[in-house]
Amino acid sequence: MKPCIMRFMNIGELGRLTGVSTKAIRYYEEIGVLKEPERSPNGYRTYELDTVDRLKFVKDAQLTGLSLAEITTILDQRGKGESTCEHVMSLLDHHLHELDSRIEALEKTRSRLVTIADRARKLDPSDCLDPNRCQTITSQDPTGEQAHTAAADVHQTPKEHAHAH
Amino acid sequence: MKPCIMRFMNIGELGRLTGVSTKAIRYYEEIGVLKEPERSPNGYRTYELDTVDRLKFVKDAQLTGLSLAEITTILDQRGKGESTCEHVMSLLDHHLHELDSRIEALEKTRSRLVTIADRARKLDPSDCLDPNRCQTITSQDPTGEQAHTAAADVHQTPKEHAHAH
DNA sequence: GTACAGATTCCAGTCGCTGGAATGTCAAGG
DNA sequence: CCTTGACATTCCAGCGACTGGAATCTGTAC
Repeated sequence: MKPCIMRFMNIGELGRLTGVSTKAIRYYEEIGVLKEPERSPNGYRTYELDTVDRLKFVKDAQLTGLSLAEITTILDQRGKGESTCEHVMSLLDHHLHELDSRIEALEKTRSRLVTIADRARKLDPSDCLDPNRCQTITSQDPTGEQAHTAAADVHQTPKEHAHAH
Repeated sequence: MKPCIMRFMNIGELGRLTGVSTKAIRYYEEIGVLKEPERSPNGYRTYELDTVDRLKFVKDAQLTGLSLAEITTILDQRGKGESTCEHVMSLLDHHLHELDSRIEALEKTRSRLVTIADRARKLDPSDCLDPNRCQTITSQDPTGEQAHTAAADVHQTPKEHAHAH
């Protein structure tokens, strides 16, 4: 319990030192981000001190937007003694682009939202009756025309998922 | 197939008109976003024309960042003839704030990434040897701001898990 | 008859975990 | 010795918003 310098620790201590939940640690092991640790006679996982660094690296890498799968590839190569700088750099580059397009998408959504909210303030709520539409949200001109006209331009890009994680 | 005006359509046509996959449409039905449609004698789902509007509304609402659960509550209230403007407005407001903090988080990540990439270009690859760390990514030495200090306080607060959501 | 498109169902997987259940282990206190 | 409590173990389920595939009909065209 004391923060004295120990060579080995249980999963709870590792979690405390890194700020990662024990659940997450076991999950990392399961998917191969962390290699399987030694077990004490009672079956408890026993981690060496350097696992703290490894786990912190995982956290940092995640913060830069790398997926656990990508982090694993880095760690694996590194474990084999290969220099992974280029690998890391290309991953980072890729993620910079991804990040940019994600930010752009969110900005777009944001301005949509602002426009919509502005418009909503000028609307007469008694006009809100159509159970399948909502003037506040739909961007169509609510004057009458129907689906098949707009249907033509829907073949556009299948909207890549900007998932916030 | 022809773009003639039909009162009824199958799931594929609905998908084509709205740009939503048939898989997604069935999923929406399953979780209650779309109500169960009539079936033709052969068991095929048969949609009325106004479902196109409903589904487009779902798409639009999603684009503004609403979850399917929230969209369902709007649609349900609306179906009961209630005016949902205020409801929608408050949801929108909430999402505007969320969006802002999400964008902010991404910007932060972005600048981290740029810093890291810059630093990486000045590094000597031969220094990259520690299998548990990576100079490119870990930011232990440089200018102060770090979250690692959190490890100390986690002692007392085991569930402070800051999830970017 | 024979393709082929399109419909149906159900099951599994994605990603990065979190929560819970059922059970086992260890140290301290009565 | 027993109990309590904090820890550990395993497995199973679920989140959100789908996508993919398998196995099986139906409908139309040639």
